[in-house]
Amino acid sequence: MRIKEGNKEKDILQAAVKVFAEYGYHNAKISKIAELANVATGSVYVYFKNKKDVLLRIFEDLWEVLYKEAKKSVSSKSLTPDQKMDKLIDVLFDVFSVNPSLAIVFVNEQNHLILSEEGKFQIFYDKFLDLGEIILREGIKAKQFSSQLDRIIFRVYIFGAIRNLLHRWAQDPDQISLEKIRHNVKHITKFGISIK
Amino acid sequence: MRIKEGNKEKDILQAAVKVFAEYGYHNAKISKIAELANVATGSVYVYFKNKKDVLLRIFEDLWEVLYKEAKKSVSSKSLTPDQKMDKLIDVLFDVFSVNPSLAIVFVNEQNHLILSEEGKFQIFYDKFLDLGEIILREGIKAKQFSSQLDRIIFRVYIFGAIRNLLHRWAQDPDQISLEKIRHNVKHITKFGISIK
Amino acid sequence: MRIKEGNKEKDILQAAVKVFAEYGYHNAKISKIAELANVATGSVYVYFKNKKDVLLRIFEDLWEVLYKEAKKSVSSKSLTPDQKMDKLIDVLFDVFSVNPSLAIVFVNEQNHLILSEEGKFQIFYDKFLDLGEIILREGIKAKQFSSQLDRIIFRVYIFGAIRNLLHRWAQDPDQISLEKIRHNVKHITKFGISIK
Amino acid sequence: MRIKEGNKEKDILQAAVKVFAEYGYHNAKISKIAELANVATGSVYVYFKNKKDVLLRIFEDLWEVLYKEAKKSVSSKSLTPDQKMDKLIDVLFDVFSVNPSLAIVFVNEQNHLILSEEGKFQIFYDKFLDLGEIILREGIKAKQFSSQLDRIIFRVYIFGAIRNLLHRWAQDPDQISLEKIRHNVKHITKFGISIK
DNA sequence: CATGAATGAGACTTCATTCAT
DNA sequence: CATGAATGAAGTCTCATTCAT
Repeated sequence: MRIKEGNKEKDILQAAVKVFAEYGYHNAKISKIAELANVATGSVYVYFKNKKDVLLRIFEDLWEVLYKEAKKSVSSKSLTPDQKMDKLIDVLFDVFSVNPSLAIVFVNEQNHLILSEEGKFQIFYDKFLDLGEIILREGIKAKQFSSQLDRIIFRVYIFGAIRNLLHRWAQDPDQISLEKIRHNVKHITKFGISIK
Repeated sequence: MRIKEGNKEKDILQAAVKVFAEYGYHNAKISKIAELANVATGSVYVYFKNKKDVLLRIFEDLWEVLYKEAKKSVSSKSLTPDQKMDKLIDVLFDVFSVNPSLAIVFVNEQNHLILSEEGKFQIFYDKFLDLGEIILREGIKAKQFSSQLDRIIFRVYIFGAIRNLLHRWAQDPDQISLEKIRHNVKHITKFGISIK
Repeated sequence: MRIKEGNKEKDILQAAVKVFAEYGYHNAKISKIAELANVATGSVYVYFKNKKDVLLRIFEDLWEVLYKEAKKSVSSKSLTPDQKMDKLIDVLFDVFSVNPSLAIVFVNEQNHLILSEEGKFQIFYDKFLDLGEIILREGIKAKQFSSQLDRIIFRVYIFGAIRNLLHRWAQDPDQISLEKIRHNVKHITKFGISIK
Repeated sequence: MRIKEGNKEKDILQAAVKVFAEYGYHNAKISKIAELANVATGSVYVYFKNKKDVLLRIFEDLWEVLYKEAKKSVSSKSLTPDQKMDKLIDVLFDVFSVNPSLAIVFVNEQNHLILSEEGKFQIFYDKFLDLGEIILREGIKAKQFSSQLDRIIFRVYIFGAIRNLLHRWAQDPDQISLEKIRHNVKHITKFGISIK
């Protein structure tokens, strides 16, 4: 009896992340993913409807983790909005720091998926960003954050900034330390480039 | 002989921007681009080596404009670092505001191209980002900007933020005004979300 | 899983010989070959890298057979150089007499392939011609063959002569009997046109 | 007034021989031929119906020369059949020795043309080979040549042998001297490989 | 469930040929 | 006659997906 029985789905997903990261979604071959997962090509279609479905499931899993982690960190009563914003940023960095390939797929392919508007990952994606907005509102109410900011703009802004940094980092993780990036992001987000 | 009207190349480029924006590079068909440009399919190959070359040329033209405009705005002696940073942001918003499709292509396909490391657009791309760094350094020297910032991180951060906003805007230009976005970007960049 | 029946590759090869013979390599369509082989167009690419590879494999198989047959016939200790030369000629005629299409492909396309210098068929091709030279040398040593002959010239001469005859024969196998051709070749090769 | 006026047709033909020799008929581009001939692409179609017509004209010119030269040499009353056969071989070697590219085109593309059965070059081609037969018959009558030979087989045999030698020589004219080849051909043709 | 040989639709690209000037 | 930009038909090859075992 094989112990790994029943892990094929996970194997495929992990292989897919690597292959999508290296070649990009469109140049990734199902046969390559199968090979990396030690599985026959046809088996991919036992667990997934089609190629897009594989990508979709990667994002669903990702956003579910991101949201749940964020929710946990953020719902604490004892944290200030300031600290909560830090935590939110931490969640993103924590998840991707253990899996650079995932960061690359995340950055390169998210747009394609959003266009096709498929997948329940959207729900978690939105809820995650909503958390950011909630914190922002809290901060404004507590007179900690500027009331001039448009909440939607802020969320797109900060998300794009972090995504781009993760991408750059993932391409060459040794060039800049993720810790330094994380620290800088928190600082710029809170204070901008100006001296207080 | 049939005189080259001098417009076909431009027609193809403009059509390509639209088609790439709508379908993404990989799902864009040369035949569709040709159709939109009122040109035979084969004519695309009179002006461009292949499909990738069409995309490349879009980016070459784009970055050349971006850099030259930025250079002009930024080299003024009478502006403060603060004002120069505003100008740099203005250049990006000005160029894309007249061509939302270009913004979408820009956001979605730039990563693919950077990976393949082809094309002379890289030169202008780097020089443009260098301009940002120069301004940042000026500002730090003038004690206007925080000296805590890592310059590379900042440049990736701000670029990603703006790119993401442009993308969101381009998908539905009527939802948020570009002017409002531009104003918010300048504010967050300078002051972050905190109240001074 | 669907079991590889082990015949498709051979079917494609046989179909290819016919199609290449009828239309020539450049005017032969892969789709036509597939059709004749009762196989989908794409299946050709399961067994062969590309169109040229199909042609290459025909020649590889052909030369391997030719060389091995010749080797067998020629290595006998009991034959005179004279008889060995006859055997060598027999091998060529025997192989092609059962497959006229193969003779046509052989004549028309061998030059293209030699230029591109690809394929392991070259090895057998050279070894086959080497056999001819060995026999020639034996005969000269035994004072049976003229010592005036340049061995390289002879090998190109006789090979071209036979190739051309096979080609003519293959185009219309009923016009001249292969047996008569075979007999004449042996005679001319040995005695030339002059009366002894 | 340009002196070369009226030579465009010849320029194109000469360029075509070179290009056909280097790339083979099917991979030869009309645009390349035009370039080499210092002529616009379209001009090729002023003088020739299409690509095949260019090749056809090369062969027409070639066979006309071959036949006329052979006719001259062979009709002499004072030569023996033996000497006439030598002359016939000389004609072939003389024509190609001044233009190796022509030899290559001749060898590689003649078969394609014969299949399509077009062109008046066929007439001269046949008449040339007829000359060979006439000489052979003369020789047999004079008891100089063996009566065992089938005339058609001989003509295909000797023609293939020479063609193959010319081809080999044209690919690398410095490796074997054409004179040596010519001499060997005459010898093998007359006496075969056996010692008289 | 698992397999992987087989499929075939579809897109890029080439280049002989045309024709307006 | 000469030009060369423009055309578009046609073929190679890829690869996601299927399905018989």
